[in-house]
Amino acid sequence: MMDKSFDAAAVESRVSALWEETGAFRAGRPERAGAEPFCMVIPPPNVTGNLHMGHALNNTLQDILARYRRMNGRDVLWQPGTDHAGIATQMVVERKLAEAQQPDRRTMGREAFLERVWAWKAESGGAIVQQLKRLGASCDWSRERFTLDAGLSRAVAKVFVQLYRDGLVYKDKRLVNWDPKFQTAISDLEVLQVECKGAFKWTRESDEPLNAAALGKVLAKNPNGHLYYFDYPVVDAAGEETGDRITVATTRPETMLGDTAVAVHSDDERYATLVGRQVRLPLVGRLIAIVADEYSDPEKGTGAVKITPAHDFNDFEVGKRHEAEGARPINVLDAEGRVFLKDNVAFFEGVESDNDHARLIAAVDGADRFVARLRIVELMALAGFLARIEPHAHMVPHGDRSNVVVEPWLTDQWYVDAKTLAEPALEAVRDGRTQFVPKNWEKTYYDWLENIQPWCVSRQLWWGHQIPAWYSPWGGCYVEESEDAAYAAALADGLERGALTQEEADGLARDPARLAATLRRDEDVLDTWFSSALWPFSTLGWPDETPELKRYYPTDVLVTGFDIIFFWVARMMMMGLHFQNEIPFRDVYIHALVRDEKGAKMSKSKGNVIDPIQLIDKFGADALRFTLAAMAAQGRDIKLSEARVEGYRNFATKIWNASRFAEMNGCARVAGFDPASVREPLNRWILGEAARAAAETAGAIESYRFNDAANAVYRFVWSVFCDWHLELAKPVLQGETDAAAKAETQATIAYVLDAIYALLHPFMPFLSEELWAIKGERGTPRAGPLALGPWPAQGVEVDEAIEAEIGWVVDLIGEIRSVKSEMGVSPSAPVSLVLVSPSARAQSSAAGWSEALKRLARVDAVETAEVAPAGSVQLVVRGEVVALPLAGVVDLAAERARLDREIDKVKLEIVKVVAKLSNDDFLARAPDEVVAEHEERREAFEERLAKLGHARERLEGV
RNA sequence: GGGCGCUUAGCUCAGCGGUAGAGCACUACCUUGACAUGGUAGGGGUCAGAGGUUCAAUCCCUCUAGCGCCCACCA
Repeated sequence: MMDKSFDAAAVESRVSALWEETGAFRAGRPERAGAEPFCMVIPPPNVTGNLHMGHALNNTLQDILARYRRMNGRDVLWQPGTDHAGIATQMVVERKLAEAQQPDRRTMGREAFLERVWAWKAESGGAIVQQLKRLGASCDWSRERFTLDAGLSRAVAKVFVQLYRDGLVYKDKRLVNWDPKFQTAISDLEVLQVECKGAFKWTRESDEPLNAAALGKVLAKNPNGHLYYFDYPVVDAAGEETGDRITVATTRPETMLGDTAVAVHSDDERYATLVGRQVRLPLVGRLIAIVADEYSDPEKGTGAVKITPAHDFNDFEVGKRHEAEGARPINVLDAEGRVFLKDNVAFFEGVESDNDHARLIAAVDGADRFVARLRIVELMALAGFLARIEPHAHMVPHGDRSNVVVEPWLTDQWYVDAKTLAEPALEAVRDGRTQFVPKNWEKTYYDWLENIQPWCVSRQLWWGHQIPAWYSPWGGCYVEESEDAAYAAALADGLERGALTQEEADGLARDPARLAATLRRDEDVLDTWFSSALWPFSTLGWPDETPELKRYYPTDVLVTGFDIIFFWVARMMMMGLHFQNEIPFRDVYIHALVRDEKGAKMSKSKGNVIDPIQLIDKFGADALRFTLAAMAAQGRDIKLSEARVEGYRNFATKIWNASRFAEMNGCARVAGFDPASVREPLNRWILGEAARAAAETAGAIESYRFNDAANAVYRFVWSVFCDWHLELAKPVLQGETDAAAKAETQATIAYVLDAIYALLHPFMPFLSEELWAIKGERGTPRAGPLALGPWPAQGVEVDEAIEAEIGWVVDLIGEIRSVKSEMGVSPSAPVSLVLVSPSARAQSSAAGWSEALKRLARVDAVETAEVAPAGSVQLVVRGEVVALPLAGVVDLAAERARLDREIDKVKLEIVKVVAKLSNDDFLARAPDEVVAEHEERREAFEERLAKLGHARERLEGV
């Protein structure tokens, strides 16, 4: 006996254990050695993370694909694993250290710190995997990988070295986006533009001195969002002030300390006479040139722009063009974003000594950039060089993790020549080898790759893949896959350069400790996304030529969110094509983001995450999964409502109860049941409907229309099978008149339920697997878990005559129920059903279905008459007139009114159809089948109108 | 400044050239032997607005309004 209700929690753990025992998700099962493989790689979640709604959606969709293909006999590898998530993880551990008031990472040193991170990984890693299992993700968990595993690290080193040798990885000194909080470089993609708008206004002409305290208050809230206008005094060749001033505007006053030029546009007449002159930089005293450069936009600011090559990407370029005029980078900030002056040799170079530097240094040296900002403004105002301050809305770059303003900063970093790698990646999508679904994401992909910049891959962090580069005292840099190789290369280089004698080299080679002390390894680690970019082949064992790599690469589909198209998808394309000479995946399915109620991206830092595990606890994993699938229409973000999940929990209950009903009515599986041999119309009908639902579901899954697939299953199970097949079957199941029909119906129900479990399995794996097992306890033993199939065999055709018969019965029952309800007749009021001059077919149908009619339409008897009994309510159902003799029960005036409404409706329809059919253009230009369809509709409406009119007339006399 | 998307029932959303749909909510009725996490019936929509294309437009095109996202060199 089945339990009275579906206990999701109990079933989930039982079924999980079953999958584990049977190794159902294992790739390369021997019996599928000859099967076509199907492979996906999971977007690896942060190893120390927790499952959020985005993961739940992403993995539900992947699981639907994996299970569907597995049930269809494919050898499925869904490759799982986790990501070390460099900055994110290091950040967590550093925060925990700070919270515990323990020494920070620099104090404890690299080795000790890394131990702490590994400890944290050991402690919290694996939670996400457990959560994915709770969701039902059918990954081959035996193949789980981690981006810092030895194997994957080997792949990373090999790729880095190879790219270096190909000239596609290089070290360069240029401006990078520097995160002063984490004190590391970050890539362009990790920079978010945030709009800032200030609220302070002041002009020198206002007669009021600058109220620095008031400005300070405003800046304390938001240091950005103001435009400051500075006057720079123009000097003559002798360095004497001419009395002219040139006004520049800036949003970052503190960078003026590093100004080395002022640029104006060569066409700007206002400044034509000043080009070639110099200005004396206030507070600093440095003489800097006024240069003509096209970068300067006469429309913006004052048309004259201060040039700070060390702290602005554009200025850096302008500076390169005007190096001869002295526009060199002078760095005035340190790694933490503090003003750095005292020991700054470059800063004082060429500066007259009579300036009051002591005062400047006292005011700003060592001050945070935002503190310095206010002080510089104050000093400029006191010296009379501040012209005005105005609020100015503009975008300010912030680190996506640190959320602090990033600084363009001049450093040595490693770069990947993304432009070169991007070409094949673009080509592969352009020629359709890889396709995006929905297709419109391809434009996003093209736009980014076509304008791609060098990818800064070095990070001044400790948690990650340390860059395999070693430096020697004799100035060499050795990029090698291993320490030994690097040492060998260094010694050879030392000999070649003459920095080492053969003897010295031999000595070093014999003394590894001394060698290690001589060579210094690059301390930086690689961007997390560098290792993620290799995921589709590194997880398959590359650089070894493994059988898995051969069998499963390229993967079939990648399922991911649009937010990581650039971070991840594009880079996997680049690396896959470069290192495997082959696309990493054929399809890229881009799903929506699950957003919070305001449409904002869910993130831990915002604290707006909905916990999927809580929903699973409350409604079951199946309900959550079904909800996500049903809502995953292409092209729109998902706002999840709990009511929806509850609705699909009810759906699970419905299925459970339908299965119980089957059990109670002896619907056991019959060995060798052949759908083709079924005779009863009702059974043939449901088998046809089941086949249709299976085809619809399969088609929808294969084209990534998850919502259509879910809805097809939902409708078939509830609205077709439960509402009609089971209801119509009750008289046969619960009667004793026709044993053969009963047995056939029982067998059919068992068969259709099996099909339902299978159709449902990709969406609701726990419930379906459990019911499959329960139903498998009797009859022929199951070959294995449902997870391994089979997908319902298709091929039962829906017979038109049967369709018409069942359709008529269904409509008739509906009409009777409707009219009773509408006329205020109690459902249980005694009334018989009279067929008025029925066709032979209707008569036999009615006879055959009389029991069902009695039960479902609540009529007492089914009779036949030449004409409708006086004062009866008459219905026209698919051309057949039926009457309910309700004289005395219903108000005849109400019945007349009902018929009149009915007639009006039909007339309106006829007017619409006739209007079209009498339009010559329509007849001439519309496709024939559309015209024919309209003809049929007109005929049907007219026939219905005639019969309704007849019924209406009959009521007149009463 | 560029690009993408959205606007359909009270709410959340499907649909997409030819009869406008779902879930939830709402109303009325139903303790009928699978299921009240249920059943039956019902109310509710000039498919944002304006033009255009078409025999035919919620659907295609253009514009307008509102909302959202992504990208872009911070004067």
